[in-house]
Amino acid sequence: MSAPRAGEAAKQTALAALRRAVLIGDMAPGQRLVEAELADTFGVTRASVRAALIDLTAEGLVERIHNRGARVRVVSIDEAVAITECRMVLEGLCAAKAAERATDAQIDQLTGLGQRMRQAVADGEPMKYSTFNQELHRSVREISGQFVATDLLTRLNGQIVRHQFRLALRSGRPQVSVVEHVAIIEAIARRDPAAAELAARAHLHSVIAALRAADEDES
Amino acid sequence: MSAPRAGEAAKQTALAALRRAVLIGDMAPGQRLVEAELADTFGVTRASVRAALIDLTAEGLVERIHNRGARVRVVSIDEAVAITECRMVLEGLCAAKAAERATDAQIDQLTGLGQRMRQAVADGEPMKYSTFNQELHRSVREISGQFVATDLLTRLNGQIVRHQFRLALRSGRPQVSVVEHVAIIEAIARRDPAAAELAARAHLHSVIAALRAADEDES
DNA sequence: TGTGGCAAAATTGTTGACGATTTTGTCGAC
DNA sequence: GTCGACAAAATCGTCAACAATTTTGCCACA
Repeated sequence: MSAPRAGEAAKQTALAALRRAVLIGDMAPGQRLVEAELADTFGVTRASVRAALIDLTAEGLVERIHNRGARVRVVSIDEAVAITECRMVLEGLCAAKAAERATDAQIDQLTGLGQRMRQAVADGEPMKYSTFNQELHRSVREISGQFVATDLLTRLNGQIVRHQFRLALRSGRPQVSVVEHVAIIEAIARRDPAAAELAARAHLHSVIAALRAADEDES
Repeated sequence: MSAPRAGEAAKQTALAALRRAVLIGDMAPGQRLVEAELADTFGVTRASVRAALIDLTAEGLVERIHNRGARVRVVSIDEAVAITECRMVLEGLCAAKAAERATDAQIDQLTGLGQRMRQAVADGEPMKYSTFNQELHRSVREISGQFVATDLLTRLNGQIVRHQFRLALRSGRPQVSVVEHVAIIEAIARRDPAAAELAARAHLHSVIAALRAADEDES
């Protein structure tokens, strides 16, 4: 049995492992996160886990109550909608800036991604489509060069990744979504900022509607 | 000499005091924030100061480097512009929602605030105008009921409060700004979400231009 | 059977000291 | 006088133990 690693690297290890566990869904929403337990699991000291939990709290992934420990934060549908409304305007901003700044090579890359998304939908592979989906959103943010907006979006995305995931698996949803994604890509390829922003906002507007609909169905 | 207060309340004290000091400008940008020194100043333990510094780092007000301590974060003009671009779309969102949700009483309140802003400009009182300015932005966010956007905006605002302050004191700036503010108020009073969003964005667009211009002049 | 309260266990929060790292100051060689 | 190396001081990061709090288990009692 190796002694728990400690210090600088240990905290980073714990943070990465915990973030991954929460995002992947290994930890159910609302589950208690006991410091000693996690320290044992990851092979680090309790102090490292504690620091990691504090960081994750700032990211909005976990919730800490005084003297009652940390638990995986649950985001209600209403919160998810509010978050997506913010994503809507921020991704609109990024899309517009991306349309202004994209190089030819970047446009080619986006177009190729669009093709693969269409293919994935045609083949009925929602998991693969979901991956391309996230890659597209990330690419647009990267091309936009809007670091502040990118930071905010990364944080917001983490909080609702579970909802997004559930959405991608709903039948019929990819068929709707892919059209909207292609519209964003084409607007950027045309280097039309206003159209790109509108397309991005229209897409996320559709996501909001889908979120609400999914909630109706499943509750 | 009283012993340093410790524990939960102490951390809150330190956090509030530190945040205030950074925002007010008591601590110059780039200034080193020595934990022991601050602990002594505020009459709390070093652990409390430490926790407060970690929180402020998450808020983007302070920068921490491993084994080198914390310093007041300096935001460059480029960063301030990027931040204001995000504010632009987020405040646009809030303005639109506010136009949808505002009660008659709230509209009256906004209108009154607009009057006082005009008065302050006419009287040549930039400090008073600046206060009303912040109050207006806060009111719109509150009326919008967009808690997520409000959180993001509060954080972003803290990071550039110094730049905003500098801007308010420039001659001629209030005269331009007050017109834009009144336009936002009137759009909300008309309950016209689209117009409110456009007015808010136009205002922050003007702020961005002024930021860049102020940088040109002063450098 | 259900309920209230008390004690034990589990869990988190805090402290003070110690170790590691960076910065500053000094001295001597060139 | 300038530069580099070395030592001393300052400062932050980490830990292990202790204190405070909450939760759980249990039993008497109505």
